[in-house]
Amino acid sequence: MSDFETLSTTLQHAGMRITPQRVAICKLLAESEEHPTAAMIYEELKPQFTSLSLATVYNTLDTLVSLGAINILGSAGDDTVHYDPDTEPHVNLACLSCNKIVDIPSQHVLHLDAEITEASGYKLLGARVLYYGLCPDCQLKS
Amino acid sequence: MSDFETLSTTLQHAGMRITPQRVAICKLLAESEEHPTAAMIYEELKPQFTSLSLATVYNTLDTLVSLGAINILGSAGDDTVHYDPDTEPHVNLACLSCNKIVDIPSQHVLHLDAEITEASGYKLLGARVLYYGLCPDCQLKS
DNA sequence: ATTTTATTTATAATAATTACAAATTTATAA
DNA sequence: TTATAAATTTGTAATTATTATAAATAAAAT
Repeated sequence: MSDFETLSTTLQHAGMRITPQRVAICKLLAESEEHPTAAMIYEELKPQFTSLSLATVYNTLDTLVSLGAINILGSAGDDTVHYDPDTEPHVNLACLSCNKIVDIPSQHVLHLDAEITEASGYKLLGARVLYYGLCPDCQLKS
Repeated sequence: MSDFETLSTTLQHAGMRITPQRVAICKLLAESEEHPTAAMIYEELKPQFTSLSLATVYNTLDTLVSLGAINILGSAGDDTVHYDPDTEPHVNLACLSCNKIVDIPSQHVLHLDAEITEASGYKLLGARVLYYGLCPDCQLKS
């Protein structure tokens, strides 16, 4: 949900070149309503870039994270790191049983950034607000 | 900051045996003011349990996480998973440069649990509220 | 005591991520 | 344009955190 322009101009402003691979990765992130992993991005782009390397995907994601353009959520019960292109404050909610992640709008999370910056003096680059538990479906199964 | 009693009785109620190794791990978690990793716990307990296995540490931590007794924060820039024995709602703040994690009290985070439960119907087991950025010291260095 | 069950241990296997050097592409400038 | 320099991608190897497994041990139950 951070649009393509934001992502690519962020890279540009950091002095990086806008390569076809980076464009594709940014586009995919911008259009994604999910919480993709590096492997998922790699698989989706392979058809268009037959020689794409996983290293390129990881490098681009890491760069975007350290620039604050996307968030890194970490693992959600599975063993791969999920990224969140939506940097607007919201809650991510993961089911430990089926490993799905859904977004929850939250009034309270909107105020966290200001509260934390004021209290800490940190320069904030991103957030990982991920709650986990059992979704309604998986509760029934156990 | 969740005390030793809470942790060990949680294991008991789940039908698990209270072994010396589990007691030691729970005690260490209860007394820790940090955000330990499995490796850190293993190293700290090795002198007392010369035959301790990393697998035991991982198993115990995983169990405590899935019972909701401790939280799993994920990696904080380094490549190891950090755990948080303090399940009281608060913000964890990590520096991507020096990898330290500090706790920040927050008024807004106190209300998140109720807000999320109501909106989603999930049974919540834990939270990963980790903001990341650059601490004041590391800002000066760059 | 004996049997059963759970747990720990030690080690091997897995797999995500990172490092690295060669090949390629892009930008710069003569 | 052509040549040169710098950045990037690629492919593969290396690393390492974590998990799986089977044997050994400890605890509980009969």
